[in-house]
Amino acid sequence: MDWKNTMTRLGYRISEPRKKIMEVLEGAEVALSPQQIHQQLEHKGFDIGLVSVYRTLDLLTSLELVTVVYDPERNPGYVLSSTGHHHHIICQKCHKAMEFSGTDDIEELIHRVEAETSFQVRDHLLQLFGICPECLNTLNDRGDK
Amino acid sequence: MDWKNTMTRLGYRISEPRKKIMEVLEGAEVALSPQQIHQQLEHKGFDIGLVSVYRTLDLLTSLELVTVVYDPERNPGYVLSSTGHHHHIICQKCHKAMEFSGTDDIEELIHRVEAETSFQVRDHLLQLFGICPECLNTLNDRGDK
DNA sequence: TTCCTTATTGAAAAAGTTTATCAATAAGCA
DNA sequence: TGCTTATTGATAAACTTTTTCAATAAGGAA
Repeated sequence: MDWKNTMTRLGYRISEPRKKIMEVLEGAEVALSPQQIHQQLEHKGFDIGLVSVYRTLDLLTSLELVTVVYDPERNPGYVLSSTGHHHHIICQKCHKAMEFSGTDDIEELIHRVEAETSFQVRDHLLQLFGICPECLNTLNDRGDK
Repeated sequence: MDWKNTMTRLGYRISEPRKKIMEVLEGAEVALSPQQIHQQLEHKGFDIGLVSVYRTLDLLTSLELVTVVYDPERNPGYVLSSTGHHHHIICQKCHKAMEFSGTDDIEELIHRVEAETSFQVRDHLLQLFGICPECLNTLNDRGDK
């Protein structure tokens, strides 16, 4: 419900397409590509242009309401960003994306790298990849590695 | 010189296009997109198909001889990966990419996240963004922020 | 509520990126 | 030097993203 306040406060309108797209993102635990979002909207009977999906995602990303997730085997995906930290762990099997906290841990690393490289660090991208608990279970059941 | 050994050992051939592409990567301190690499080759008078650039980069990446770098404002870029760690810090001004060491630091974080999320972590993507020393200088000279 | 302004959308097209196919070429071993 | 086959280049297709602009609708003002 909060994204509406944010957008209104900044002078953006709460349009029907934007609402629908946010609903999809809110219902997803996987990072979705623009195409995937568009398809889900179609299935639900909402005829929203793919172009609007792109535009809306760009806007939401710039407002930090959603976060881009990079999955080497897929197209860039978009997930809702909850407040504060913006790190995700992504399942390599089912591609589920889950947030984890951990800004503190990186501070130390950042300071060290700043000392080492003389860069002034302003942002960072941290993602973990692995197998989620559910997929671990199905793997074990089947005896796969 | 070492990438040749690696490729030969694995049964890949050292072709002219591959040599030229590696030369470009070795001479770059910025992460380059396939298109940029292709253009540099053209300027140098080497008529290598863009398709081959894609194929070669895919191969080099799979062999971990080069690393993909994500820059939110650009297309994915490719940089030579030196041995061991594969993390980069990227200048938001000139887009220079520099490696930094730091696999150890993340171990702790990974263990914590594994405990928190029950994921089995298998890989990670860590990149820092900031301003490189050279760009910091020019910024200071100009009095920009 | 109704009207008005203008941000937002949709459609169509263009631009750009990546992948697939296959005959021609050349790398590297015998 | 010749042979085998991985690799390349050209072409085309598939796919993704951006641009443009008239039509629509969000939301403040009356």
